[in-house]
Amino acid sequence: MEDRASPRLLDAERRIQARLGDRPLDFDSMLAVSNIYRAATAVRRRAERGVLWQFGLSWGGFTTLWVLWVWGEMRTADLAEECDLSKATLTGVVKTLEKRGFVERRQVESDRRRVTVALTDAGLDTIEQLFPRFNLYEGEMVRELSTAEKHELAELLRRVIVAAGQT
Amino acid sequence: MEDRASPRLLDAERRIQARLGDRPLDFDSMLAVSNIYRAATAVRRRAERGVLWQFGLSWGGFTTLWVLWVWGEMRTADLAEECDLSKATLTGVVKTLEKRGFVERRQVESDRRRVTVALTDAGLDTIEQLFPRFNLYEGEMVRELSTAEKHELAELLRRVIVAAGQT
DNA sequence: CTGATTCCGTTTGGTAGCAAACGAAACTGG
DNA sequence: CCAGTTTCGTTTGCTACCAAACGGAATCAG
Repeated sequence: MEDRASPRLLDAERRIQARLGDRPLDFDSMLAVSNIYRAATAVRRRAERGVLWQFGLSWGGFTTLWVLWVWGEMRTADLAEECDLSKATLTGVVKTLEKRGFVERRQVESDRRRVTVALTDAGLDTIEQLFPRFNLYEGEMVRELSTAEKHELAELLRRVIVAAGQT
Repeated sequence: MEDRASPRLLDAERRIQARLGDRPLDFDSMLAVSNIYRAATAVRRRAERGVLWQFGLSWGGFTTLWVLWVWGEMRTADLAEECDLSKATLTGVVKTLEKRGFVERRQVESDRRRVTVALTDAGLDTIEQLFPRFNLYEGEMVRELSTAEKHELAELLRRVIVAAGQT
């Protein structure tokens, strides 16, 4: 039998409850949500300090390259949406990727407000080398989970994403 | 039976596999990891645009206030660790919180290199009003999960945190 | 003592992230 | 046509985040 609630956590729960007095505390939800955030931070840091660092890429930069690789040349707005970034942020990320020579901007002839972003040859080369390694890292980070548990985790999170996404 | 793999996902998987050729693809791990990150972003955004915005706080600012509330006055280094931030980042966050009047820095007499951070009365007041509301938000974000599922989610994530945390 | 080392928090220099404002371009109703 | 509106991506101004370098303070070796 595993130690599911560490003394530390119990202590924290007691302290919070003490601060709250009679007011209710939804500890289960608190723990689930805070672990989501902690896990995301841990996963991102590990990737950035490992594979991504070797290629001079941030998490956001990698995501952008990956999306372009899978879906091909895209309009800025769609790319932002797919990368889960604001368009303002994407402008900056693309600027950095341009500096590194991984992507290029292209004016759309038919509508001069629009711009598309596409991988350069160097960018294509990079993501093709990088992704398999990144995927190995992903595997390592969930190595303690069985296949069924990975599915379960992904599914539970999917439901959180939907619930949290509804403004 | 539920639709576990949307056509969109299958399409993405096919596209990735096409790009990879014969090289292996660990799709289950990929999905689990990317959902962790997506969920964290969604959860953070919802909280920042809802409760936290009303109190002029970022996620990091809230976390810092919360830790100080639960554990009391702390040394900078310990606070950074507990908030899962680098000490450099914490310097900035504390600076912002100071500007807002929520915390104060205190010189340690016995060791003048050290500094502790503590809640001000305004900070205490704020976190006592804020936390119960924040906790309600947390509940909403995992409202689609049963209690058992929340435990399951927290536990699966805990294992990811440990695995990813090992350099 | 004292010179070297270690320990602390801050500073520096960089990327990432957002909302809101902006300017140019395209569209629309009259 | 053309004035008003909508639709783009970018800019602006801010906070957050990190690693590495820094400088003062404590500690340790001799």
